[in-house]
Amino acid sequence: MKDNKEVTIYDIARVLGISPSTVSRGLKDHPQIKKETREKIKALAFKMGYQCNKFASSLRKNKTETIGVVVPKLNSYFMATAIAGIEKITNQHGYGLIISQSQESVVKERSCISTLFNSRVDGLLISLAYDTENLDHFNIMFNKDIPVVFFDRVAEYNGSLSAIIDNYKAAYEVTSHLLEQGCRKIVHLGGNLLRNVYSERFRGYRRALKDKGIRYESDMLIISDLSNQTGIDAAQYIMSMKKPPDGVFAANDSSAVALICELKKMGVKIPDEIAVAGFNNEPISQVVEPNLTTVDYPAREIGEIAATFLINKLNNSETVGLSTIVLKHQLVVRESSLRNNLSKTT
Amino acid sequence: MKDNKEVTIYDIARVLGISPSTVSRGLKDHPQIKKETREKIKALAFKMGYQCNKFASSLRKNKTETIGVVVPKLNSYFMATAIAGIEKITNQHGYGLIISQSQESVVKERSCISTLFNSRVDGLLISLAYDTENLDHFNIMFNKDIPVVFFDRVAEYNGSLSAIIDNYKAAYEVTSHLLEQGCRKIVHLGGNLLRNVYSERFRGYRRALKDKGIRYESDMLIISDLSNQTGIDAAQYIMSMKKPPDGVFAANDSSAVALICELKKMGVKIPDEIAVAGFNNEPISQVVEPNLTTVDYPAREIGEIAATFLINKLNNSETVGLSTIVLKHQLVVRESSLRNNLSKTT
DNA sequence: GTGAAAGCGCTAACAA
DNA sequence: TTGTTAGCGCTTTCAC
Repeated sequence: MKDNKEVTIYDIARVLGISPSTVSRGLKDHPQIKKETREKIKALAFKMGYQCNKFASSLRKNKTETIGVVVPKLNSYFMATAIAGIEKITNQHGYGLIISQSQESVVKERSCISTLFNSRVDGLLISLAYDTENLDHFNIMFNKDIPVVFFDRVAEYNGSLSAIIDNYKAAYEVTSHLLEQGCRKIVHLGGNLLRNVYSERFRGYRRALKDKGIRYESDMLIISDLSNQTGIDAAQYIMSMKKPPDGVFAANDSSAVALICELKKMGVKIPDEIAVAGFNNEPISQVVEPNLTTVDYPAREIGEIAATFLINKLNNSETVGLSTIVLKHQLVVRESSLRNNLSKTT
Repeated sequence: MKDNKEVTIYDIARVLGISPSTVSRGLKDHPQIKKETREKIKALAFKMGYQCNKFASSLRKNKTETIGVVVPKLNSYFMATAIAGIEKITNQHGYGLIISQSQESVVKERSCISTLFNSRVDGLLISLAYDTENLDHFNIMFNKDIPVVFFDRVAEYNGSLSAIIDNYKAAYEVTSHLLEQGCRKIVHLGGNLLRNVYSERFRGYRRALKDKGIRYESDMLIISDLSNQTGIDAAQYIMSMKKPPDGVFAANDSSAVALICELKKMGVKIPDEIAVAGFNNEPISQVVEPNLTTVDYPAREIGEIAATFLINKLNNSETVGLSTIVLKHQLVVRESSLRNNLSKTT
């Protein structure tokens, strides 16, 4: 049975012989409406198949109860998990979600933000694209006091909030671990140093080298988009070096995995000739052989925290001084870096 | 510089000394407005930072230019790729996207659909949850003539459209391939047979057995949620059989990969003792060792086609008789099923 | 080629 | 405790 006419609060009001405003209030459990009136209203609303018209409501309230999310790509375990965390929290608070992908490009990121802005989202959760440098495209949000929370790939921006892990420390731990396993020349497969996650990982790596008295040479850093192809290319490249490294620390798991696969094809023994570590603890790290040493990144938690942050900000525009929250990470040591022939010094 | 007041067409009209309706028309390139007026309007609108208020517009037009998407989970390569395809098409046509996850549960699916309905999406793209049986929750869409297009996990529903691959044929090919490699007892790791994708794959599997004169026994079918854990459990189970199989055809790659890892731990030789094939051609299929034989599923294309389907329907409510489109798949043979000691008969 | 006016469905200040 | 009223910003019919 088709019913193409929308049921409005006026219809309900008419049937019940009361005013539309009473219906509106009743539907929202407004405390000043008598309990039985409220129940009568809701019962009839349900019976008539009433659905609140969000546009009218948003237009009136100038609020949409919708949060925008922009991520570089959806197709990683990390991002999907983070979004699941975000969704959980926002749902609990009655907010809807509009998810969009910047496809790692600042151009697309700009258009995502502008679209979300036009959709009048109440707030924005974002992890920056690979090549975003200038943050001017956030100004439309800022100018309208729409709160922005960054997660994972963050930036300093007009008092916005961030949820991250201590990438510096995590990288320091990974690198130290490789050094403890006997590595003396460790190549770092890094991402764009504009992004905090990659610059911090690089910084942690260098510091660990320094603390162990290992000299860092510029040919030990390979910057790329950290794609699978990167891993393959890096494998070729390092094996073409006059003195190949004995360790590789990649800033994500997928490039580390691709690198391992390629190195194996070339007959390199992992971890004995080259020890490898990644970052993120994606499921693939437990499939590759040898299993990949990596850093467990609390994706779900970071999503939950970022969303909670945003919702707090939406509820009481007064926020405490807190501007960055740092979640716990965890070094996960697996076979790709474990050299049995050495006494462990951890 | 903050500007908390929205710029409306009234502001523009006032400045220009013309009427709001002219501004509205000018902004939309209405042909009856003089070209120079139009240009004046647009220039000023841009200068003043005018942004169309979608709510007012949607409220008035009863159209949102937004499409809802419901997928079981985001965190698979397949889904993320399909969504990228959807996004490409819908963006081209000026539609926004609201993406939500049913988390494989019909309960959540219902709530997603109801939320999207309340957001007054113009159309819906959906891949069904694992356990959806009854489709009554789609009636709200149907009753309001909101077009629904299914992709991948589809169902017959009131003349809605579907985009799929020929799962039956693909499964037939996979199974035939395993048989040609010498398998005589092939276990099928399947999903809920309510879902077309799994029932069709099972049907193709059985038919291939039949065509080669191999008897199907009910203990050769394992139904599960096709998670990693499933793969592990299945490995344990089949090795506990009095007569273990010599082949496994899993309905997705992740369970196949988990199964392979577990079998290897148990000392089983792949493919010589047990040949394994999966489905989807996810990146992980090229990481596991041996590399996984699988079916390449054109994820991006299926997303694009489904979106195109929906947009066509939105544009001219008259659709041609076409109700299901079937895309090409491709059997990808890799080492997990290739027995070198046999002459290939393909 | 442009303007006036009504109204989409809801909410909230004010009144009763 | 409930009702009246005045918009939120846009589109569109009808009139000029």
